[in-house]
Amino acid sequence: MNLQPVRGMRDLVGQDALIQEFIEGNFRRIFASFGYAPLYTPAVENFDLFKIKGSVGEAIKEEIYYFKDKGERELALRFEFTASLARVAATTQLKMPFKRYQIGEVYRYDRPQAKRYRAFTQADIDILGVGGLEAEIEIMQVIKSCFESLKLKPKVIFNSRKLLQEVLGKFALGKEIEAMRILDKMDKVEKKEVKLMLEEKGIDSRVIELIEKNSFEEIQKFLDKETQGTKEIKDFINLLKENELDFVEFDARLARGFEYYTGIVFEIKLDNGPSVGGGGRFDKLISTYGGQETPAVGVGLGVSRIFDYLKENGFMVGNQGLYLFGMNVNSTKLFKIANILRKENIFVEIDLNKKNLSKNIEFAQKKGYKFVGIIGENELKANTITIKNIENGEQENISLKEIEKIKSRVNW
RNA sequence: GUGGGCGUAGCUCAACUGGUUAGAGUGUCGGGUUGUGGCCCCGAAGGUUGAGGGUUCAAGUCCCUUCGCUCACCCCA
Repeated sequence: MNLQPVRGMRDLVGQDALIQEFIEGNFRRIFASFGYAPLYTPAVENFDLFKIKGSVGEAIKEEIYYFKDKGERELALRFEFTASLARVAATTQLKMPFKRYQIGEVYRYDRPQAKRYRAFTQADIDILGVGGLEAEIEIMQVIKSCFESLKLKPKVIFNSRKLLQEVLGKFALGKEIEAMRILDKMDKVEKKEVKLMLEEKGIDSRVIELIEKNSFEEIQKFLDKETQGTKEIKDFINLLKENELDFVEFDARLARGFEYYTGIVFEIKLDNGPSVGGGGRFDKLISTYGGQETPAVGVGLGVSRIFDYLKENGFMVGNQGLYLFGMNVNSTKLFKIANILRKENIFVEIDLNKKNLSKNIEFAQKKGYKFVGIIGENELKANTITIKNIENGEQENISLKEIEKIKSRVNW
């Protein structure tokens, strides 16, 4: 029997699971604090939902989990959340602006590599019904909060699909998207090869000279007048400055894969690693599913990528609360004391194995607890608990009536 | 999907050119000490060497298939 997880998928055990939950928990809390509400959609969708998206069409079958069920229905596992959101938006009356978040696993039939999985967690937020750049700005603020909560400093690079269309249209009329894809490789492949690839497609390769300068000023000079794209970038840059979002920078080379983007697009990076998230504006997508034309902006945060980054940097999640054990004490007494503390919202795990004191402290320490509670005969008599900080060895004896004092010691 | 590298206890690795019951460290479990730990001492469990087939007197070691990991391409979080 094959007991390995399915190709490209993984179990998260112990500390790994805690880290994953830590990230998700932080994000959930932050999303809610900005007024985003949760949305749940099934992991399985009709294949048509994904086929609709842009010119990729049937070809997307190669990159996703596609299958037929016993009723010969063509189905697919979601490979992102946006299509499902668009389905909901197109088929239900939503109060606008509608802001939702969704955290869950998505699936892609890629060939696995480090940091590339077939099942990975993504955390998405989207704003429907806001046409102005305020939506993009709020998304940047959420991104900032999310990464700050993990003590990480992201870089966000952005561009405008409108601007790209305008610029590329002058070099590759009708082939803008192909040109974008190729230009996207500029930091990976040698210039000569990029040039060759462009020429193969019949695209004027002089576009490289302009894009590689990566300068908004140069692009403005090139276009020689204000356009929708240049205005969008200018306005966005101003708003970023006003709102002190200095981790967000223009990058002329950024294109992004999905074809449904219509305005600002952006990507999130940590150091020099792979992208840990990205998104943009997609004002036309909902109407392609038969809904009203609805402006929309969103971001997908790559929880699994962020997870890997934290792990590589030795991140650990401690165990909140208290590990409680007794010394020759009746277990029922322990259960009772634990329940009193839990009623006060203190997390309490108790020793179910009646281990001895040193083994218990060792256990708590290995499990990542910072505090242990000790109940011995002395404590029982005095109706107290001994709380020990196992990081610095300090301990004190506190009356069980002084709940607030216990709380203040244990919550950190 | 194309092309390389790799799979030995939970983890990190060892086992000369194929040669006895596949070892170690760490971790896990149990015990000793014990109203104060991460040290120490004793003991145990844990591997059909990823799986299946083949060559051979003999395979962890060679060959084929398959599963998984990994690197590049593709694509992307």
